[in-house]
Amino acid sequence: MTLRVRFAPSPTGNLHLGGARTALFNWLLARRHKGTFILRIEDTDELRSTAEFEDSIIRGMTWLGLDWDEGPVPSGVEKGEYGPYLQSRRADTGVYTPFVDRLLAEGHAYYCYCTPEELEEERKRALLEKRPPRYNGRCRNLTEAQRGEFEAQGRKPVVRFKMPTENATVFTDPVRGEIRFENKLLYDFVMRKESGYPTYNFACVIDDHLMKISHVIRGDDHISNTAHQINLYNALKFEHPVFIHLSMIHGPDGTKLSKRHGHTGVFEYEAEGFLPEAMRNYLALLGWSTPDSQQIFAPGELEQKFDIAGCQKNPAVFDPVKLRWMNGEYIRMLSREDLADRALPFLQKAGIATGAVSRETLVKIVGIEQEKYKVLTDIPGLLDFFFTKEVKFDEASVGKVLKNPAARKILEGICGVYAALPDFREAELEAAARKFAEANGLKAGQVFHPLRVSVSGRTQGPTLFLMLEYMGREKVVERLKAALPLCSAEEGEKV
RNA sequence: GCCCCCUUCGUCUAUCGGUUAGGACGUCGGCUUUUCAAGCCGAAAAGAGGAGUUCGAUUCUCCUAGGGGGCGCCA
Repeated sequence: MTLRVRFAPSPTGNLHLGGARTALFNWLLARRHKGTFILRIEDTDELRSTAEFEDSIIRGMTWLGLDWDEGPVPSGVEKGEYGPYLQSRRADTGVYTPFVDRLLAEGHAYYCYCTPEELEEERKRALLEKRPPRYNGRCRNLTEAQRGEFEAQGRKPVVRFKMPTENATVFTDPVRGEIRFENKLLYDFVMRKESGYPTYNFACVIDDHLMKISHVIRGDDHISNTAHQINLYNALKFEHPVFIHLSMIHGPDGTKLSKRHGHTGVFEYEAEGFLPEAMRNYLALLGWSTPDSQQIFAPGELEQKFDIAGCQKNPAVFDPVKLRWMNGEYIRMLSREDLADRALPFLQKAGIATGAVSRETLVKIVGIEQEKYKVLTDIPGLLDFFFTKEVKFDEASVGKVLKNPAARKILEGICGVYAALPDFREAELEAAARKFAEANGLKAGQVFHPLRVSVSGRTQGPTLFLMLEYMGREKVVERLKAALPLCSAEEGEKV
């Protein structure tokens, strides 16, 4: 038997972290076992589903690199032999009808004429009386006459599944072990809405069966649905897949991750400059680990090492600080060329005129601060002075370094040295600066610091002489001259 | 209210009856250093509580507490 798994989001929102993690675990398991990963869109919520969200989910998964073997593709044409992969389209083409009819005919389902208002009222009353607020089965045994009466009133029924009232529904979740629900505590759920559309619990079962899904990996908010669904499988005489429930991802406050905690979709992480491979690595470690707690995985390694046995049953708190650390690790592993390519859109978005330099130079400049980036959006702010016409001076840096009494003479001197330096390269630049310092009885740092502030506007930045080399003689000399007016008027005793 | 799930450093986690309870992020200290990072070295930091079972429990069982989820013509 080949392993077939699916990710089945409903397009009622963007792809969020929890969904992405569920998709990732499904994908990982499929890749690990050379199985099939299916994307199925569960858009049976006619009110809230939108094509935009469907698109957003597809884009999010594509960005994360979670490719699917069957399902909708951006071009609009599906791939796979078990389609359609949109439940609305499946409903429209009558996929679910024979199963509803069969269940009705075999006495496993019945028509219910209760209106939403009546049900809501009943729910409220139950809650008030501290009873379980679930459907009480009042339409279970309607007579023909009663049905006729409702029909005559023009009421349109839903179809409910008749749950067994005795015994228990028991299943084994590979990560949690045996889970048991007393059947009398479950209720007759709606299979088909008044509109004729299937509900989640129904469509999900039919589709998982028809698509030959072998393992259902989903959030543990579905555990009670699983109990309902297993009874449906039993009534239909279908074998049910293995159910694996992942714990939720929580925010720092311990509740389910949501908009309240900041980001609503993975696209925001993309926009912030996280790398998809870092995202995958981090998400994989939220609820899964290897026996040696490995943190960073080489390309392809996650797909080799992932296994259900390593999955955790307790919820995990999402830690943006660790994510940033991990992203930094991945950025450091990038080749300079790759890094420059990924940085480019972020530089452009920040309004930096990258066109002014060649790609070769861009690669060098972006690479000079590679170990400092945590996210790609850090890059523009750390490199802007390479590209601007004039230096934007940080006041504190000017005050601390350029206002030093000796600064003016030092800058004038080093400017002269650099203007005449034959090779404007890192090693030569440093040697010349050290020689200049020594000749004037200065400590190296006394020369280096004003130099740095003059050309970059601040005290912190890339390694000094490589920065000068990449900037080029013309710009450096020009900037040293331009910095002179900022220096204090008084002269130092020396120089 | 009822049902289900969960409980090891602040956080992610290892351990599958016997360990100085290990690793990672973060924090703190040191080294390195032209700045900031990065890197390296080191430190502090954990088995929710209570009963059992056992020669021995973080590990198995039960109870309590705490947290989460579900109880929709939402998924």
